[in-house]
Amino acid sequence: MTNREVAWILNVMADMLELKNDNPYRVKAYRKAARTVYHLDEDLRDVYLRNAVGEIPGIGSRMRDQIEEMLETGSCNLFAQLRHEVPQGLLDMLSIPGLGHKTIRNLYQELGIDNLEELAAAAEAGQIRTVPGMGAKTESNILKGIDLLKQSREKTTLGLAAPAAEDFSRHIRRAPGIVAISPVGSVRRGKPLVGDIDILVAAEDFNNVRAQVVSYGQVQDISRVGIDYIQGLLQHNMKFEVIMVKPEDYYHSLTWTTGSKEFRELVFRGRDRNHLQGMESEEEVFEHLGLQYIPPEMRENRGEIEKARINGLPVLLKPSDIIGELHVHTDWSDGAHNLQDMASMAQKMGYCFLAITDHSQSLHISGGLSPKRLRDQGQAIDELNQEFKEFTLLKGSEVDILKDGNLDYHDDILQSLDLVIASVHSHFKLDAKQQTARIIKAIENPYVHIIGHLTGRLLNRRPPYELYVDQILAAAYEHQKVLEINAHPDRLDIDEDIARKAAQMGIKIAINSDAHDGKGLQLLKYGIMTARRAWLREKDVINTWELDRILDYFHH
DNA sequence: GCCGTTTTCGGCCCGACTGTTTTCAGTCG
Repeated sequence: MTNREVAWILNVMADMLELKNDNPYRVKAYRKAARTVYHLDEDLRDVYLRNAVGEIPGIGSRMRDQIEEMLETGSCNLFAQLRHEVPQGLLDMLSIPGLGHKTIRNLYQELGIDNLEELAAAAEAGQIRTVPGMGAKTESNILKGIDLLKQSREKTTLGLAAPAAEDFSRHIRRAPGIVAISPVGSVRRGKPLVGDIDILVAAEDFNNVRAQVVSYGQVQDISRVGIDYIQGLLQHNMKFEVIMVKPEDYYHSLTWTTGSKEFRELVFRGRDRNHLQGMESEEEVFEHLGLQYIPPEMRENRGEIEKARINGLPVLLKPSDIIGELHVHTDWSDGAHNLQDMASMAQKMGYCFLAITDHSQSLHISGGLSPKRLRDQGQAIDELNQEFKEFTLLKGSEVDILKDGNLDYHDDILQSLDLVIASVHSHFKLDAKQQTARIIKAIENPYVHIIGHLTGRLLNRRPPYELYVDQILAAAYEHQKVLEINAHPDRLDIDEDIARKAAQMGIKIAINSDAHDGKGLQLLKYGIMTARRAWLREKDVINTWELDRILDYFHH
């Protein structure tokens, strides 16, 4: 059992206990243990072998016994017992925004509703409003929530789909006679939401490939098998298709299957793909198509084909251009790891600098720093910096933009920092005019350097807030403020459209992982893909600049 | 459930919004 799987079970146990109206602090203990296990650097199995599971903070003797039971048997007694007592449908209902454990238990007791279908039917029939404390508004929110849930089941975030595609590819590659393999489709193009995972395989003998695909442990279902393809379902409801071609057909098929559909139809229009057999690379395919090589992230028919005809594509930002990172959290607020850990992880990534930007005081729930703690943290950073060679930790803050557009620290505190990211974490439902004015006020503050996750969207969970983006871009340009591409795969905010527009105006972009633990730094790659989808070049992105130049830009 | 130790019991980040009420419970971040 992996750490993730243990964490998942602990979380489900917390949900089930909560639905049973168990002691809220017991529930909290399970959630905390889940979070700790999830962020743990070491494999739990190794901790277990050292007999040290009970030494993990937040894990006492009872939690330890259950985790050890999971590692030994794949489950635990309490989990099995709760599964028996709490219908799965109640857990499904928890993912509807606005429905918590109390409401769900109430609906279960009053109306006997224990799954989403019954819930939807009851809402449509106007039965929900007969329950005390619930009205027409709740009914319509439930229907909206179920709709959103259905939509989110259609597509998976890139952060889940891309690693799944890579793991699956690694498994298939082990079959004998595989000549080449690659994830293709929207995963390869770096789209934030992925409908299905496509994998292209080149081999002489397709039988081996088929057998290898079917043997993969994550495959839940095989829905169709053709001469040269297999379709089915992976865990987490992810659809997949494995496409098999002969080795001589690999590279033109790579271009074909990477898409997008519109792109490929235009590029291959009037072409016989048989004439493209035997190529040695995708570059060669493009050459034969009479085009400059177009990177996968650009293949959306948004002007790239025309540019490629005249050899006029921009040179896109590459992962290796990135030399530092400007937005991470530590255990001073809601991060899992301490300053040293985050610094050494950044050094391992080859970075020259890392900005520590914990939450500000208003964000109580996330352990926001009081002015004093912020000062103390600054001192700790100064001390650490003494030890580093050719690496610098920056003193920063992700400061809350308050409802009225004021910031959560006084200007003199902000002024003392190397870097200030201003972000919205509350009052998501202001109207567009108020929300825009609020953010523009933050942009106008001379001590703010970057605006974090501008639109606040959470993919598959929450739409962006109402905003007049053009007005904000104009203000950001006027005040020379940097916009963040938040690289967390649940956000990817700002999106490629806003980023492209911003860069065209001359607004600089920071790609930030918003990491809450060491591993989180690696999520930057999704932000880089978004930047490439936005046609950003090295010079548009400040993570590629020398530190002096960045600080100069901030404090000009 | 966990934790600490002047307490092995009694605490355990909390403030704001939403929808339902007419003073508040539930949810969320």
